[in-house]
Amino acid sequence: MQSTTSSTNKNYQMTPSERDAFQTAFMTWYDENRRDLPWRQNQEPYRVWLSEIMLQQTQVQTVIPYYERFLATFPTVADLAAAPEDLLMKTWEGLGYYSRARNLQKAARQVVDDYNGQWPITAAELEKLAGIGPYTAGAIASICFGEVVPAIDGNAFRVFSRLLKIDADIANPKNRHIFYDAILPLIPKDRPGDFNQAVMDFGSQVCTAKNPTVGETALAPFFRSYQDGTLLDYPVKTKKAKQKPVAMFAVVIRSQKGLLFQKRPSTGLLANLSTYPLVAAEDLQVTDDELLTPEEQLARIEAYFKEAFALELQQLHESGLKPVVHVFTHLKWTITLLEAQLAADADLAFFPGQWYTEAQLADVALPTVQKKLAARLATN
DNA sequence: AAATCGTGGCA
DNA sequence: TTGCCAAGATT
Repeated sequence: MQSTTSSTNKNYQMTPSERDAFQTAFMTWYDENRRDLPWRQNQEPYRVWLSEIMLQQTQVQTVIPYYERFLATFPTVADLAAAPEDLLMKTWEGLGYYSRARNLQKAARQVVDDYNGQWPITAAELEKLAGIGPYTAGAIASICFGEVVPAIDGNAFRVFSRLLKIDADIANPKNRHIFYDAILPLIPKDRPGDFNQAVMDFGSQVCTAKNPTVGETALAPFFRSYQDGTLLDYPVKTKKAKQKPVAMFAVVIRSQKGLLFQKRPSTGLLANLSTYPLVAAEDLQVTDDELLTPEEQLARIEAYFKEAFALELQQLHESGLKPVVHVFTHLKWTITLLEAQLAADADLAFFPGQWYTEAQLADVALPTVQKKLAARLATN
């Protein structure tokens, strides 16, 4: 059959002799350069799984302290399954992508309840657990159970696109199978886990996004893009949209019981984490074509909190602090800090949210953006 | 299937 | 400062 699509029927294979030479050189490089990481002490699935979840879209040096703390707090999958959610989220605080933490506990309960505490050993079965997708399933199955299956992450996309000159757009999930088919025959059947970890180490230490040093290694002859000077043309990846700017207001409300916090909804951005009361300017119907004076805007915000939240506020005013800017994957918040005085007869129990003293906050999971707000306030 | 979901580092 | 990247999964 003739195909008109560009990248699905290109030759990304190696000859058997080239493949054998590549495998030998690649595994030798790994044996001489492998990193000593906390989750490589042994191949217990609980430890490997935890590391793989934490490492999703997160750099190694960021993960290490979280990994140690998490393991100390929840030593076994049964401990994690039985953990209170507040402690779980507090332990994950600051690491980001917080649904990972909740999925972690869901999967722990699946292992305990559905699998009688025995981890499934194939990638296909592992992928049925919450938070485990194709990459993580391949990583655990190969590292812990010796299954010959690729673990295709950002490193694998970069390494193999450059090795074999694969020009399929890695941002398109439909192209994943092209990499899967190209990588599978390259995996040494006796060392699949080491091979996948070698890809990660080589990708993060040598075949890097910027300033790659492939040419300084014994792998250089195998990299087709290096041989013709096109290394940096790979991987091919379409660009992501820019972060949407969002104007926010945070209101600092003090009482003798501490500061007022609100727990965010259980779904969506920063789910279940606590922040000062926040409102988006958009929700005040402050639009570009509706020009308000600062006084009018303040009045809108005050009215919003009084009506929607029934707060007994007096004298909402600007803090005079520089706005806090916080960038998410797809949003850019610019947060203006406001302060409010309570009415003399305000009923604290009536406020929506929780009053926390500084000591009480030690047990409350706060997102980094909230820590930035508190830090800005402390500069007074 | 494109959008959503955090944070820190770096040129 | 801005944009991109870093061991992706979910809906």
